[in-house]
Amino acid sequence: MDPHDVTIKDIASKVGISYATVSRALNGKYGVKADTREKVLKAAKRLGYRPNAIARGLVTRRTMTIGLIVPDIKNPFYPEVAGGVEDAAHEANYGVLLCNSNWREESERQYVSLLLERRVDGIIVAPISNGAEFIDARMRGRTPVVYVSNRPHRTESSYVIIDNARGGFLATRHLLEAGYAPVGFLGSAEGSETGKGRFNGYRRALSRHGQAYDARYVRVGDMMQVSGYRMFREMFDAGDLPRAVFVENDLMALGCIQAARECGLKVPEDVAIVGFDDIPFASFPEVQLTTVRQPTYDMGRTAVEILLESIGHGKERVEDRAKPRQVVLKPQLVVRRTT
Amino acid sequence: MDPHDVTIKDIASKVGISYATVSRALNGKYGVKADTREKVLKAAKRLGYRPNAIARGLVTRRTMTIGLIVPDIKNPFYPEVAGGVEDAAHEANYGVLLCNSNWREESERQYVSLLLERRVDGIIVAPISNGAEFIDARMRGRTPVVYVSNRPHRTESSYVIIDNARGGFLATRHLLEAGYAPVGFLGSAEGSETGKGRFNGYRRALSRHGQAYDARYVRVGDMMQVSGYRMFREMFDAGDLPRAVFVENDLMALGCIQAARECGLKVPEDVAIVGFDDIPFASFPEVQLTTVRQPTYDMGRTAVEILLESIGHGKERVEDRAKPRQVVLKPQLVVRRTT
DNA sequence: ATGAAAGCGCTAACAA
DNA sequence: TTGTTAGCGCTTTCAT
Repeated sequence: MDPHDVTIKDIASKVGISYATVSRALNGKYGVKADTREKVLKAAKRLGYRPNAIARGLVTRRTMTIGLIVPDIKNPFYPEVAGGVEDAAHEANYGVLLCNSNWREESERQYVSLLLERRVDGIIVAPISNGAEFIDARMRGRTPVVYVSNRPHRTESSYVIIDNARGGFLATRHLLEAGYAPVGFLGSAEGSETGKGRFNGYRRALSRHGQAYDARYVRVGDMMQVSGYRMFREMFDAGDLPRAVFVENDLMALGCIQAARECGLKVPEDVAIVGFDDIPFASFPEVQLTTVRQPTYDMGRTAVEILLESIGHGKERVEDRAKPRQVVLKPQLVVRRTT
Repeated sequence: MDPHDVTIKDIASKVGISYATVSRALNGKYGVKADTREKVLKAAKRLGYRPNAIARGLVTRRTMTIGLIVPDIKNPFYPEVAGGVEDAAHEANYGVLLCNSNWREESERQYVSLLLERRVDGIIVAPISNGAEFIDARMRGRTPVVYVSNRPHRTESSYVIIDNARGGFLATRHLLEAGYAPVGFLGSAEGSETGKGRFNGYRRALSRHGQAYDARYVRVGDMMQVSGYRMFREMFDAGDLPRAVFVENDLMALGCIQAARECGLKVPEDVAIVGFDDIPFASFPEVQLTTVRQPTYDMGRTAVEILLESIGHGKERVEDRAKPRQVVLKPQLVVRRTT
C-alpha cells in the first residue's frame, strides 16, 4: 500500500485496537500500556505510516510552521537572516516557509495571503516598504507578525531592526572626517523606513559637519546591484559625481564600484564608497568594502524568539499572549579599503 | 469577529443559504445563480473571509504547494535556482516551501519528512549526496520528486542537472591548453555525483593531455568558502601547490583567491584558478573568476515544469502520470581573468 | 439552483 | 487503559 495512504485507522485495525488509542500511542500521551504502544509503533513503522500534518493542523489549529517573507533572496543579506530564522525555528520544532517577494509589493501581499490561508502559526517579514502596513491590518487578532530589518512606519507589531539613522550617521561622518566631501547618497525609491532612516542619518552628519545638502548628489534606485551601477554612471555622466558616496546597501555599493572602474575612477582615490549590511562578499580581499554591519543572523534568531513568545503555546485569548516587543539593535561601522 | 474564525458557515447564515452553495460560489463552480454568487462574494469580503487551505487540502488532497530543499542558501548558486523555481511555481499558482539543509544529511532527511507530512504536492531537491537515495524510497508512489543540480547515483526519479564531467573536462582542458601544469583539483568530500562527475572530467582532461594524475594535488573540503581557503593554504604550506587549481564550486574558488593573496601569490601569474557555477560575484570586476556556468535559473524553471507534469492534475493513478524525465544540460566555460 | 449529508485524518473530550 | 464520538472547515456526491 502506498505509504501516503496509511492512516491511524489502518494501524488500529492491524493491531486490533481503536484508532484513538493509536493516536495516543503515537503522540506519546499518558495512559497507554507500554506493550500496546510498542505494538503500535512497530505497526506504524512496518506500514510506513506518516502522520498527516494537514489533518492534525485542522483539529489542533496549529501547524508548527512559520512563514518568512523576504524581498530578495539573491541579496546575500537575506539568506543570512534566513539562516538565523531557520536555526532558531528548527530548535523549537517549527518548519519555515520561506517566500521571496522579489521587491514586488503585489507578491508580498499574495504571500501574506498564502501563508495566512495555510494557517501558519506566525509570520516574520522583512517588508518592502510602507505598503506593508496592510499586513498589520490583516493580522489584527490571530496570527502574530514580527518585522525584521525593516518595518512599516507605524506599527503595533513586534519588530527587530537596527538604528538606521545611526548607521547612516556613522557612515557619513566617517566619510567626512576622512576628508571626503562632498558626500552623496544613493538610496532606494521612497517608502522604506530603512531608506528614510539611513538618509536622515546622512543629513544629520552633513549638517553636523557644516556641509550643505545638495540634491544633485542624491539618487534613488531599487536596491539591486545594477541599480547602484546605473545611479553611479548617471551621476558621473551628468558631471554630478561627489567625492564620496554613501550607498543604502552593499549590493548597490558593489554596483558603484563596478561603475567607478568603468569610468576609469579609482576607489577611494577618486571616489570613496561606503555600503550598508556587511554582506560576506564585502570583506573579500579584492573588494574590502567599507560598510555598516547589521547583526543579520542574530536578527533572524531574535525575530523567531519574539514570534514564538507571541504565538504563546496554548494561550487562546489574545490578551494572554506576550505583548509586542520592539527591538532596535546597534549598527557597527566597519572601515575597510573603499574609504 | 476575528477574520481567522470566519468560515463558510458564517457566510452561509449571513446570506441565508446553505454552506455548500457558499463553497460553490466561492470556487466559481457552475450552478449558482449570479445573484447568489454576488451576495456570497460580498458577504465574504465584508466578513474578511479567508479560505482555510488546511481544511481544503484535507478533502481535495492537494495543497498547491511544492517543497524545495537546497543544501546551502548562502551559496548564491541556490538562490538563483530558487528564483527559477519560485517564478515557475508562482505562474502555476503554487506556493513554494523553501528549506535549507545546511549541508547536513540529517536536516535533509528531516525536511523530506516535514514536507511529506505537510502533504506538499511535490518536492524539488538539490540533494547533498547519495544519502539522498532514501528520498527515492520514500517517494515510491505518491509524491513526485525532481532532483536539481545534483542527483543520487541511481534513481528512477526525474532530474535536471548539467553534464558535470563535461564541465570538469572543459575547465581542466582550458587550464592545460593555456600552459598551466600541473593542475590540481579541490572538491568536496566523497559522495556527491556532482563532485565525482567534475573530478572524472578533470582526470579525463589530464590523461588526454598526457598529464600524470598526482594525488598530492587533490584535496577535499565541504563546498564552503572557508573550506576552499583552508585547502589552498594546506597545499601551499605542504609545498604541494600546483600551477593551477580547478575548484568544484565558485565559493571555494573565492576562498582560494583569498588564500593565494595571503600567501603572497598572484592570480593567475603564480597560480591559476577556475571555479564552477558562475555565481553573480564571479563576474565582479575585481574578481573576474574563470568558471563553468550552469544555467541556474532555467534549471529551476525546468524542474518545476517536470514536477508539475508528474503531479498531473487529477491523474489519480500512478500509471496515468507522466514518466520521469531526466534532463542533462550543457555547461559552458566562461574565461575571465583568473586563468 | 440549492440543500443535506458524508467524510478527508486526526485530536480530544467523555465514557466505560 | 481503552473505546466512542464529536468535530476541525471544507468539497463533493446525491437529492430535491
